[in-house]
Amino acid sequence: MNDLLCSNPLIKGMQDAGVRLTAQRIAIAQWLHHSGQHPTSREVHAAMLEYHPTMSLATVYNTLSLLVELDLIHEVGSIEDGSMRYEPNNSPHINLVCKGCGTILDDFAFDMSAVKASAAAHNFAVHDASITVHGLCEACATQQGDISHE
Amino acid sequence: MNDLLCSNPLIKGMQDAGVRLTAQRIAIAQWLHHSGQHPTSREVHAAMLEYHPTMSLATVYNTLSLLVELDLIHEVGSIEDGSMRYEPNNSPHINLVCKGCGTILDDFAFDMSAVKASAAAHNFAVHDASITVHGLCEACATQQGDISHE
DNA sequence: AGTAAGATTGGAATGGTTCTAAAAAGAGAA
DNA sequence: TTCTCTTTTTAGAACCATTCCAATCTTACT
Repeated sequence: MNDLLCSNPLIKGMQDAGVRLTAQRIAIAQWLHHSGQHPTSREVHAAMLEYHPTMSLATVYNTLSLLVELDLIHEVGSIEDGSMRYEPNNSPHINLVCKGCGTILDDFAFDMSAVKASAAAHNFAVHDASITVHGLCEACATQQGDISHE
Repeated sequence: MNDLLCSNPLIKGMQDAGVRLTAQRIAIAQWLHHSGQHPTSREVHAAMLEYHPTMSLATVYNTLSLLVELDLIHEVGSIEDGSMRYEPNNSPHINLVCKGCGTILDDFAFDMSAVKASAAAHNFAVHDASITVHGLCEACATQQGDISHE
């Protein structure tokens, strides 16, 4: 079982950092890793309540902050609703945010090194780079096209 | 004077869109255009109060939303404090956000077309692309280096 | 087991943003 | 100009995500 947990990079990361592996942290890390979504804190909390009915929203915030601090997940802001979203996928990629349905697609094809190089050329010490593209996903673009023909 | 105002792309954009050019909107547009900063709503409001002591914060929000809707300015999220920042500069560039002092530097050297092409390859209809790089500016990197040697 | 540091909890406090109703200002017609 | 209608501004309340807090519970270690 311990081996199974350690195959989760979020749990492994917390272990390596020497923080306590509490039941709450493990549950959140497991769910984040398997969800493959870009959830808000509230969505994480709602999911947790099914398995862990007493988990506090503060714990969700604490754990998400911890994971961000350990560089195991990333924050993804500026979606239409006013709440922060979290990115469990740690490999660099472009986030394609659909203005229609709010879905976030991941585009792993783009190489970020040119971006980092450009920043470094301004004597800027790069920690991480994030690219967000706003627009319409295929489904919403089709639907919007239909509406405009009415 | 009207010519002078029209040299401001934000004012010109509002004119072209056919919205009313009120004193408040002009004042905000002028300040945004000349500031060259990445201000929060509250900073815009504070600046406005010097010239327009009765301007409401709601008007600042309304005007900023209008300018975003008209694609004349852009939102820049995810700075450490929990408030939205606005980008008056409309030419595409990378935002270099310093984790030390919070300053946002603009890097105009990078060409965004590759990013848009990568998104388009996923059948995504691109509206705009934004790149944010987190790290340390030259001053903060030097200072942090000094501290770590203490 | 005992202990001390760290984590969780629930509720209150904070603060950015949005909403609302009423007053003010703009645009157009007579 | 003056009247009228629409849009905008205003001030403050409401909203909601996030943070803070004190008390309680866990964990890791001896």
